[in-house]
Amino acid sequence: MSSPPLAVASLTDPLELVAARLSGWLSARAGRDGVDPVVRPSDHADAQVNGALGLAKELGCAPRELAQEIIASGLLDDLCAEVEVAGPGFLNLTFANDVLNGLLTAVAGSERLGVEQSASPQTVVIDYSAPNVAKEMHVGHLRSTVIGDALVRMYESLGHRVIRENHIGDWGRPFGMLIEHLLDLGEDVAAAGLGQGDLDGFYKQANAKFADDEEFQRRSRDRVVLLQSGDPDTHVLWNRLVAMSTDYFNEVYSKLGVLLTNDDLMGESQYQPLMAGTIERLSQAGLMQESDGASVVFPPGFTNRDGDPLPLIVQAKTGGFNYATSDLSCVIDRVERLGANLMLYVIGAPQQQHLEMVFAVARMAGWLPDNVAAVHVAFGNVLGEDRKMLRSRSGDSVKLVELLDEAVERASAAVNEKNPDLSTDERAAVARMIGIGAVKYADLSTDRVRDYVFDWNRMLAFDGNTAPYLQYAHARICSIFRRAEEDRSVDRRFAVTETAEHDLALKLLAYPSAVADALTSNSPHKLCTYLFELAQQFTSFYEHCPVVRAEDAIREARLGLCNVTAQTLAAGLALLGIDAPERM
RNA sequence: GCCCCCGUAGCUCAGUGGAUAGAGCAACGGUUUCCUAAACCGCAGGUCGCAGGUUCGAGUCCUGCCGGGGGCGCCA
Repeated sequence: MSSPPLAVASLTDPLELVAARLSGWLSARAGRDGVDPVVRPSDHADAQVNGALGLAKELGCAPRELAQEIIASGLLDDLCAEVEVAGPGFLNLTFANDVLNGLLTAVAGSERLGVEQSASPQTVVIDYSAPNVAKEMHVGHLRSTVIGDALVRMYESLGHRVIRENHIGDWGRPFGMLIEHLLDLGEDVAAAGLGQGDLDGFYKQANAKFADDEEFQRRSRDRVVLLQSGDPDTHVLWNRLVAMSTDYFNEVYSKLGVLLTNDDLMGESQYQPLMAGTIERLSQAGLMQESDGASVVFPPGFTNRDGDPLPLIVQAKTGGFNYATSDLSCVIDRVERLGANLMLYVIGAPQQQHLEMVFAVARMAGWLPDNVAAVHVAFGNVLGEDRKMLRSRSGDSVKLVELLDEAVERASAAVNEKNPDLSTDERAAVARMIGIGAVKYADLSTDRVRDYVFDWNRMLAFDGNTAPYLQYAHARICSIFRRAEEDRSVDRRFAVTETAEHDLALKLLAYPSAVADALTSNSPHKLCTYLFELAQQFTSFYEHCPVVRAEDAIREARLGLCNVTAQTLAAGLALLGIDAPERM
């Protein structure tokens, strides 16, 4: 796999400027390409260069001497106020304030805050959310939806062409039973119930009937056959059922504030017409084998519990297709019709082996050429305080809408208590931003592959790594401008002098790198960590450096820092799909 | 049995092969005639699950164990 880089090096992050310069010099010194100077943030200075240690060994010289050579090259002279060799051969860098001022000016002058558009935009297909028709959306869908949505926003911000794919479960055996239940209830009754979001009730009733009513079972099975054979009346009913569900999904999406619309729907059913062709192509490629009556492909490297090769079953012995067939058809569709260069599957971790097998078979068949990457963006479970899968008191999975409503309710109570001056409308709007933001941020702010513990008090706290804390920092800055009676959009002359200003400037300039790091690993939590550190850096600055009551030039310069901080917080939160209120 | 993921402070979590492993909660002690105290500062708190190995250098890479979770043929 050789894809062009998804993110471009920042032209405004001083660490990256250093890395770019030293990489060339060190490569020439070593006589080979691509030497990484290993420039990192440092506890001992603004940044440290570690590359001399590794390269000195390769070149057979003393690390400290090589570090001295780097200094002597003069390459860092115009960037750094101070450069010193430390320890076994580290290079500690302190950037010059006027360099930071210049870079800040460049950043403040652009909407993009230093984030470069990709020079080679990719077509990125992101598969996420994927609820099931006639089934409730629960916390399991929360993660896929929220993580996928953040990734969509991040890739789009770098100029990539993003295609959202909501692979809803709208096909399969249960639909015979669901359609029969729809008929039994009468469409109006069913529509009323489903319209109110009682999807679980509908599904469970149908399931219960199926369990102990033989006649219903027979009708259901017949109905599946009718559905699959394209019977027009059955399809009308099926369409109704799907539409009722997608209307409901859209309500949840609207509540959550994600980008998905009906245009992004690409359910299981869409791939049905393609599956026979998929089987045919596998067969012609000579990959198909028969095993216990089923048609299978054996991708190398997978074994079952007996140590035997593990097949990917693409056609059951009954002749029916399954999700492997569907997922393979899906790969073909995304590569050949949509022109995908990168496909992200935002799906729970348990699907890992299945997806690996699908990707492996697709590569064997030539459907995934080397310039197309398929990535499983896996995530862990949402746990309750008992550290087990989050469940409601009755033991059912928690309905997503109820969770979101409770979040807004809790945020509303906090806002009412802490800022009663806001108008009723504004309070409601702010409560929504805080409540939904808190839920999303809690989901996004830890490494996605791990499970996380769902805790109302923690996610809604105004302290710590939470959405409300970041939103508060942003609102506070907006408040400064109101108090100062200053326009935020005015260009200001930066004049970093104090340590707190210097450190804040450095953090602000690291934003593009934070976005790039989050994007290349598909890990929104890296952006969260950055934003939290930025907010902390800002409050520290704000404690030490008076803004509104400072003298003219200093006041202007500090207002400039405040403004870029607010812009960066808002932009970063926006990439996560979280709103930043101007007051709260 | 085989495979995958996780294991870092009392709790929740960061940590790109680099220096004395960092935050936030909670605890303790401070800071409000002062721009939003919804905040800030300080103080504590660690056998990075265990044992080997690679490396000038390992929380990070490799191997083997231990503990937790998940997956392993015709559901999606």
